[in-house]
Amino acid sequence: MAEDADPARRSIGARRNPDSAEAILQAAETVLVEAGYAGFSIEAVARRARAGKPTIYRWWPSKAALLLEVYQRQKRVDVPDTGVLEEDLVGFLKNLFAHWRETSSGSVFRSLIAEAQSDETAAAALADYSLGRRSHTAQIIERAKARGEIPAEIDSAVVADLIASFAWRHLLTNRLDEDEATIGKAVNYVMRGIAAPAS
Amino acid sequence: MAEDADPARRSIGARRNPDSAEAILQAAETVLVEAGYAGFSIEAVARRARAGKPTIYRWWPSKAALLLEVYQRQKRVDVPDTGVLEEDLVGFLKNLFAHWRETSSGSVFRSLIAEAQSDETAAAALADYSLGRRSHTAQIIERAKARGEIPAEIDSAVVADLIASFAWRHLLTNRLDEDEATIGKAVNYVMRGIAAPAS
Amino acid sequence: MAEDADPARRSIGARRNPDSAEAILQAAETVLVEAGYAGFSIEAVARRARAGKPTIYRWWPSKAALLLEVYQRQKRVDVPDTGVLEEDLVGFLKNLFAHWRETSSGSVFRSLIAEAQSDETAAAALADYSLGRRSHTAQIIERAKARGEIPAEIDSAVVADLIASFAWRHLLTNRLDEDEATIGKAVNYVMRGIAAPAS
Amino acid sequence: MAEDADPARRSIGARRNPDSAEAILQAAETVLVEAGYAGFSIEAVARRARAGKPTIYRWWPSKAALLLEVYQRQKRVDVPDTGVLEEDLVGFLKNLFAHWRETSSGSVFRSLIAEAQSDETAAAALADYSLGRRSHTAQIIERAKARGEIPAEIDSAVVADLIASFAWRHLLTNRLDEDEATIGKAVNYVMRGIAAPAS
DNA sequence: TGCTAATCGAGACGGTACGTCTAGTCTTTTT
DNA sequence: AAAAAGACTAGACGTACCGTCTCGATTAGCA
Repeated sequence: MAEDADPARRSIGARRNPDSAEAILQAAETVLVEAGYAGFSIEAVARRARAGKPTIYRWWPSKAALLLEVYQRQKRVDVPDTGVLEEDLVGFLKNLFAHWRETSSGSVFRSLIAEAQSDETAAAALADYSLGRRSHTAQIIERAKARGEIPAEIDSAVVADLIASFAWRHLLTNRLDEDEATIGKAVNYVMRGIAAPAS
Repeated sequence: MAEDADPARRSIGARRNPDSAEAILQAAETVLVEAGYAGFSIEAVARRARAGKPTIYRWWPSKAALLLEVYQRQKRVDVPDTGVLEEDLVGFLKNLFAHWRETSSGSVFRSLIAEAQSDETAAAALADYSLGRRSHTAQIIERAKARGEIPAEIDSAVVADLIASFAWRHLLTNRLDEDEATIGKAVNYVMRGIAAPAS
Repeated sequence: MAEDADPARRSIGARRNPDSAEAILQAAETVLVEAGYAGFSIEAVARRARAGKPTIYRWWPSKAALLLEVYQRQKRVDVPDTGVLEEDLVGFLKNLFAHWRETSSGSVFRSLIAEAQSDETAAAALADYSLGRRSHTAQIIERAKARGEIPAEIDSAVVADLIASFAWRHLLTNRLDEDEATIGKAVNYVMRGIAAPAS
Repeated sequence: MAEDADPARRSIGARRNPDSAEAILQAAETVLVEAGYAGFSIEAVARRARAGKPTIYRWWPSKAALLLEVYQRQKRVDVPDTGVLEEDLVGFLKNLFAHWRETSSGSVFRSLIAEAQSDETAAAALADYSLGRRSHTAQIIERAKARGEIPAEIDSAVVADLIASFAWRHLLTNRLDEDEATIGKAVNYVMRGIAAPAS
């Protein structure tokens, strides 16, 4: 609605031009979707956004920073609150997988993780972000504690870690279309354990 | 024994020179350890191995193939057999983390996963490899089933997935030095479940 | 007196601020001396002068214009009047070389000539300036004509051209420290000719 | 006749491809002629020659080196040998001006001189080249000495310098179309001197 | 005296070029 | 016949300037 026409964005004075920022983020997402992480380069984003490379580098010091902001712009995943922890967790994972599958966020987040393996700042940014998300997921578990559904001694960070790890690995190995039963099993094992009940 | 002498390896005629192959794999590992995945390039490996790039491309069609072979050359991690599943799993994770931490395999495997995010063949190779490893891990669980330690209905693939996911995520986010207690908790939650026992 | 204080020059209303102009010219000269023509950029001058780039572009439409004004601000070189043409010319060249060597004018003029090779306006400005200087130099010769030292038919413009060319080439090839004897010879050849006197 | 078709030059093995070198030199000349020194960039030459930038940088470390080689490929200027020094010098200058005017060498040499004002290596290369040319020009004068046309004490380097300087300045100030009479005068002044003959 | 217009420093903008690095491919030479 | 080695085109990297633009503050001169 804003960056419509040819007249080409100019500077709007000695401050950041939000139209340019928007165009760049939009272009980054488009490039990622169309060409994948392999084809994702600052150069390509600049071309697509009709922006100068220095404009990108001015505001995003690294590929990682750009990826992260693109990812964070995506609508968040709904965290259900059914009153039953097991259903909450299954719902969360189903929503997350669907979100990753159906929007570009899957590609973006995969790229971000990949980038973090070679770029120190990306790793830091990802660690930061993950910490935030984990505590967010942990809240589902804390609610269950408050309801008395699970013992207070349970370390909700570790549980959140198990759940998130399961999601990451499915993302990284192209298994986001795993059937619902598998997700159910995984959550069930975490909830009920796999050991035979003591006789 | 040959690849360090100055007289430079020559062709040994119309067949693969095993010294070259060895030198290349060795160089790949060294480069990865010294410069990380960021500094890992075919160019750098060729330089270090005193080999031509085409020699590398002839035998390993992609960076991923090279990484995979380097990874597979590493000594496998021990899978303990204590007779108690929980101890087996904790031991396995502890061994794996130590192996990743203390040898170059950590870097190598991280790189392989990263590569798989942009390279189709790497993804395929990784999927293949993971499948093999997962069934391997699943055997620990099958043993427990055989012992009657856990019910036969348990889907050992899913359990193996949960365990491996936990390991991957720690590798990918630089948390291989996580304390033992956390590993214990994670395994315990999978074994016993987090839900309060029905009164 | 104003441009060194921190409070930073502001506009002084709807007219050119002489302090800014002065600061810019001063900065241009400093940059040229310190970094040479290679390091001479509008950006660098603006930085050094604590001025905005548009302020420079407003008053000097091109790098050449700025260079020219910087050059013209320099004190002119003395033209001796000894009553003997040969001594005048030698003195003139010696003074010019010394001036170019010991002040920034050498760098400035070199830069101006270089700039004129790619910039049309610079070429025009330089041509204009050269014309003025040449007629100035020609006056030395005209004086000699008036004294009857040389024939009236001598084309003083061509002589001035020969002398100036000699100076330019020494400037452009870093030979300003040429010994006095060489200058003497050059002038002598122009004065007396190199041909053997008809016997 | 060599780099004819589209099939695009490839490597011809582990040694310099003369077709590429030729295409690059050709492209450099074309770019200079079409866009002038202002538009002369390694980037543009690479584009025009369908060559990679590194290929250019591999063989020519600087813009200056490329310019110099382009200049030296041009057919040399004929040095007449009429048996009369004055005619030789006039002929040489006329030929040189025509050569500069009618081929691209004028642009190329101007650019080289300009480049030398900001690039140290260009300056060195130019100095080197000039030295060679000067001694070459000095030979005309030495021949005249041998004929007894001019005294043996004449410093032919200085005379060559005067002549070359005159040529350079005309090149640098776009005065290559100077009429023949002016050239004649200049040479005549150097030959016969401007001073009135001692009565 | 209050409005208008031009000026100032500042810095962002879209671009182009820099010189370096790597990707993969090609060809000659060597064994 | 195939290994080795270096050259090749192609294009991305991150940086420096280019010349233009817009801002907000500032002041002089006209009304």
